[in-house]
Amino acid sequence: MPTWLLSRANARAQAIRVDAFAVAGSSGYLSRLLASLADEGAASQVELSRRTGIDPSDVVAAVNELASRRFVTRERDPHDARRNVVALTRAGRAELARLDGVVAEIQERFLAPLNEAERRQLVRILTKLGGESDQR
Amino acid sequence: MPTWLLSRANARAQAIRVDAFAVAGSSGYLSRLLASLADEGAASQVELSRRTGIDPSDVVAAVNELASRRFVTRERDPHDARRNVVALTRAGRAELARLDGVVAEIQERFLAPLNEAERRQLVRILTKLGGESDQR
DNA sequence: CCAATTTCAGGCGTACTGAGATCC
DNA sequence: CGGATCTCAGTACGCCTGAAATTG
Repeated sequence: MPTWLLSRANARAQAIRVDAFAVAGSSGYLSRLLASLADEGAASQVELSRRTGIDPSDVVAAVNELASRRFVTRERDPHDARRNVVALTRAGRAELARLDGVVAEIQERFLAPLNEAERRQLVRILTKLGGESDQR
Repeated sequence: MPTWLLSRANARAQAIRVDAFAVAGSSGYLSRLLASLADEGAASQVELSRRTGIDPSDVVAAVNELASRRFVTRERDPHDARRNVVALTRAGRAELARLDGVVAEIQERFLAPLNEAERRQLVRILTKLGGESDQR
């Protein structure tokens, strides 16, 4: 199986994603971070990196963006001054709710060619394939 | 299904691919172009773009690279001076044979977590998903 | 005139590396 | 001291846009 099959599918996904997020004034990184904060609570940046698979150095820029839009707060961890504690604001929660619709639309557009059984298979297989996420 | 599952799997594939191709002194674009030339013969750049799904403007740089290494020749099409005819050289054929091993290794490393049935499912599903390839 | 092809300059998103500063 | 965390600068790849030049 040619690996570029994956690239192609991913390219299509990215085209749809970038397009939809651009209209919504957001991005995949921002959406993933907001979702993680909502689902699993406030966390340090390294923890967010572990949860989302986003590289720690990229978390910096994304949190900058989120903080400048008041979607999250970033404060020194009183228990460990090396860490920042990133937490959702109310506006962040609202933004996430808004993005949920965008994400659903993206997925529907992307998965349109597949029936239910195929979608389940895809999720199962991709989970196996993306598994490790062993960052540096 | 979260679309970033695809991103993650693709990221892992790309990591493996970039690594293996770096060792071999090549890249995905170069390999795909060489394979297309071997499988379907010499062609114009626009035709190569159509075959491989690589953007025409990126084909330019990739063919530059291939030509500078003497893996392909690039000549004016006598029947249509707008077109370049890109053709494999003997060295290009040898390079492709060398890269075949690299590609096989990449695929094996990437697909390692999957059994045979899953690999077939994946190919089928990705083919459906990557389908269109409707460039600009 | 319009259309097709090649070429260039540049941008975006995702992902990573290497290094420095700070703190435990 | 070693180790963890954050930050920044820079690299790379894949994909794309816009525009110019040439030719049909």
